[in-house]
Amino acid sequence: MDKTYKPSALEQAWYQQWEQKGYFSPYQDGLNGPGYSIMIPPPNVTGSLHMGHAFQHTLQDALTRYKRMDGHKALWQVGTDHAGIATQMVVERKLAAEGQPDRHAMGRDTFIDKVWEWKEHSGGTITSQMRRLGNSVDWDTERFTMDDGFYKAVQEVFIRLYNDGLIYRGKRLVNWDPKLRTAISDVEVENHDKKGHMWHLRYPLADGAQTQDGKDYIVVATTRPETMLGDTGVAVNPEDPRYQHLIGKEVLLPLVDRRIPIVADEHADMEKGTGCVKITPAHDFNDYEVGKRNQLPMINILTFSADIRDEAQTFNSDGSVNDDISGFIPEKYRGMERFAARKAIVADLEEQGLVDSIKDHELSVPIGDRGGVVIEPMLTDQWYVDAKTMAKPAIEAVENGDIQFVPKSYENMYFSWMRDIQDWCISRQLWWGHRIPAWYDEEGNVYVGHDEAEVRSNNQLADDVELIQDEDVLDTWFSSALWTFGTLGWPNVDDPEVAQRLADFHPTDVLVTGFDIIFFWVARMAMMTMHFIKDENGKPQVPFKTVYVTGLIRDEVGEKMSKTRGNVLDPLDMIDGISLDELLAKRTGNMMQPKLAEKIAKRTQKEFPEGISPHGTDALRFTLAAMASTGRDINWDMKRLEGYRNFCNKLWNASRYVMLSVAGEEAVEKAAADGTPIDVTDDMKAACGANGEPGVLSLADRWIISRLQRAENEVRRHLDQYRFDMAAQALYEFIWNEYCDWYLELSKPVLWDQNASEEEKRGTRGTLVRVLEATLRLAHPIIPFITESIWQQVKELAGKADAGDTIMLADYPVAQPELMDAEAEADIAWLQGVITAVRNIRGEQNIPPSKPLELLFKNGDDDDFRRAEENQNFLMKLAKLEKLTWLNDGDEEPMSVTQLVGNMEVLIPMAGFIDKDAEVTRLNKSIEKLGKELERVNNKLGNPGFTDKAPAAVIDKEKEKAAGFERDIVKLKEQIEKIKAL
RNA sequence: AGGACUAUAGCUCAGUUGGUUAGAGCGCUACCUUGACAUGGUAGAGGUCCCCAGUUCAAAUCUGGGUAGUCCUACCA
Repeated sequence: MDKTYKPSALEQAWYQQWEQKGYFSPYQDGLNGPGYSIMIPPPNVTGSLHMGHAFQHTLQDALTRYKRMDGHKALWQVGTDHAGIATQMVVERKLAAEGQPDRHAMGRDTFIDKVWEWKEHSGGTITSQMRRLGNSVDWDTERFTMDDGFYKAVQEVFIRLYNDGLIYRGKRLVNWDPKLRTAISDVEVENHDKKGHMWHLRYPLADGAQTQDGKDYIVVATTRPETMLGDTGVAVNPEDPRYQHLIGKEVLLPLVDRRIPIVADEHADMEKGTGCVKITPAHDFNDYEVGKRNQLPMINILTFSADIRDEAQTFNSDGSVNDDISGFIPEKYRGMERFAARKAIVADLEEQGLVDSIKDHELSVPIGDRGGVVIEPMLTDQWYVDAKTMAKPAIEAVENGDIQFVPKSYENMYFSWMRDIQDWCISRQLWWGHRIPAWYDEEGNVYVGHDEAEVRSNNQLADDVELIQDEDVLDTWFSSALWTFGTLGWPNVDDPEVAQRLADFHPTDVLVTGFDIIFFWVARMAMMTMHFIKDENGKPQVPFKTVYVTGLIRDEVGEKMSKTRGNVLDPLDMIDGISLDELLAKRTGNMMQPKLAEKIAKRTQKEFPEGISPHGTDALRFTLAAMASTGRDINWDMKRLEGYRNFCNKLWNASRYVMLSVAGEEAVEKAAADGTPIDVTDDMKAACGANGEPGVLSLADRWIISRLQRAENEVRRHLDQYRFDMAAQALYEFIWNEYCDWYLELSKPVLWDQNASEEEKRGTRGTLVRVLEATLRLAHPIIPFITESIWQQVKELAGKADAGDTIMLADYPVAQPELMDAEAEADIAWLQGVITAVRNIRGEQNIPPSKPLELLFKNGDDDDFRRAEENQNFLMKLAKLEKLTWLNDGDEEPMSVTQLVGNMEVLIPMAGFIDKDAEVTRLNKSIEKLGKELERVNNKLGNPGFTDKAPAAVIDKEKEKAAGFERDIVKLKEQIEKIKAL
């Protein structure tokens, strides 16, 4: 064993072994418990893992390893998502950069081939990152949302939903991304606040009509003046006295000179603006509804790129083509980009005196989450899922607790969306994705089926009827909604293997994911799964019993990590380290704007002047676990990572000490020099009592064994409750503050004592090794590599030669109540009190730690006598004493400095050496502190309300406290007097 | 506009059903190269638990109001 912990030397080798030996499989010897499963949220295949992934993966892996060690058939299902829009964009951009023809030029099939090529290349990034993170995923069943099996599942789901009447096609207004030229669903639209303008436009009244105040025009307000080319009406509120006489009259739409009616509709708000609203049903969601209610025609003035059309398309309010009305568009606007057209139209209206006013206006603009441009409501034919119907059981599942959110407050988010859900537009005008299994004949009739042949035979279509498959693909989230059961082999439920997997692993136990995809994914998985997967009683199965919602990983000042901010961190850089130059290149490479790159470079230099030093996977994982308090965003802190790297080093060195104590210096040094595990001999085993050789346990041994049981209980409890932070803290505390700080030190007086018997030494060596061995198993789910690495060396010494070849499959520790030892714990607490008291005096009085001291005890009770007697060895060594004596009543008391341990006084004679001022100050400070506490407690006890109503136990506790404070104060005051009298 | 979440040490955060002398890590101060570890050890300093009111014998914790911040949803003619 090396002197310092070097994670890079061991991590990758262990992972390879684990994977090769098949330890990640849920089906292997020793896993006889029930199934336990976690489905990984499939990362985008073209991407790479960021800190958020590392965080979520750590938690999933910790749970999986915990359950696997507990004997469950634990499956962590791995896979990636084809991410339609994102992937297609990436590949298109890459083709452009390489000067290759664009996708339209190369054709659909060729382009798809290119995407697959890219996927082969890019998919490896993610899987190799996952291996570095130590993820114990079942690689043998890795899935991809576009693989053959998934393709079948998606097709099957589409067809069945269509046949069930839950999927339909219709012409409606959808959110249209003019850059990507595809429809998107409402959840893919982000609303951004922006400063804009409100234009008040004058629409002249036709046929000489006038407003109440004698004007020959009415004023409408709009934030999108260019859409006026498609206006087909003006709405006023039916109750509005100002305009009632105008209902049914017409206005003459400027620029296009179209007569459009004034209609009464509640959508018009009397309080807002002028009370008159222009109605453009083809370009606004509200207007679309108003148009339908009032049978206004729809005029689409925009192309799919959101430019002004040469001639508008005209429809009736039911979506059918209307050839009667004119689609005329003035020549000068034809082909104009939408925002250019806005300027031109406003200018022309101004020229005609038709602009009443222009006001600044704060508005929120809909932006496509992928394309980043303003979304345009667009009238198109699309496929929809009847989400309202499908949401019902999914809502009930959360209401009745079949699905539980952790933290619970995310239920609100889920409910509020699900109870007001809109039908889900699932068709996308893309090439990369699951092509919609629908065919059209020349009359436009729709046939849905697995393939063309099936469609023909099912519908008795003759061979000469021409059929064309729908060009569109499905929303990526449509396929990922099937993730929990699609990955298990559905729909091939007749295959016994698939049936078994579904029985073992569905519903899954927990989904670990971010709150940002509750709508996109979690809700839709619930809907789809409950419709398709039923248990043996026909009851819909939920996809997961628990949804553990994580917060976001932010940077050290709480900003979201993003490429444009230049504050992203690659988890592998935390693990392996990275030089400043490389980090700069990584962060500023591929930057479009040089100015931004400069800013990012500056920030990076300031933040990481030396680059990043290597910390290892275990430290990274421990940090992420320790920071995972429920549902809170995490501000990433390199200091924290460093601290937990030190923790790993501590564990490493503690183990080194154990091995040195047990195997001897020679064996340990030799192994370190050769880089091999320590060669464990029979003698070493015998020295630890690995074969049941007799040993005697010291008080410290009994104590640490007892504390270990507590730690085991605690860590289990916290893991069961998804409190990874508390589990990590319990481990940290036990390993560092108890095992290392106290127990290892307490082992030395035994092991280094020439007078100690072999049985005593064996008892202590055995305890060192056994407690370490159990601790490693306890910590393994969070820090898999270091624990495996050390465990391999200690398992035999701990008498666990038959525990198997890997810690991954060793038993997870279970506390044994009979090993809890309250007396040992109380005794050691006393010992710690005395030792700390002595150290404290040393500190205050500037006595060097190397100087041996004489110690006097006074006022002890039976326990104090016994403890002092039994632990003399420990006391002498740890407090560095040369002499320890009891003062009896009436004994002459030498000039001393005092500390209190319970009732007992600990005195260090310091004739002539006392720093009087320092001591008096210290004592006064203690008295003052105690005095305040005493006052507080006495106030409480003097309050009849308290003494009458509080539980007796609480009152007794307060009384005890008061007595204790009083006693201590008296003693400290006496002490001051003595010192002053010097 | 509606809703959710957050506010505790210089920083990052714990604090379960009201009763703790309010904790941890990092940072800070002093001392220490003692035979696992300086990625270390020992001992310290450091808090108006955001503000105000209320409930209660008792509030960091429960209720109401306010302030500040984060986020979500909706709307914005």
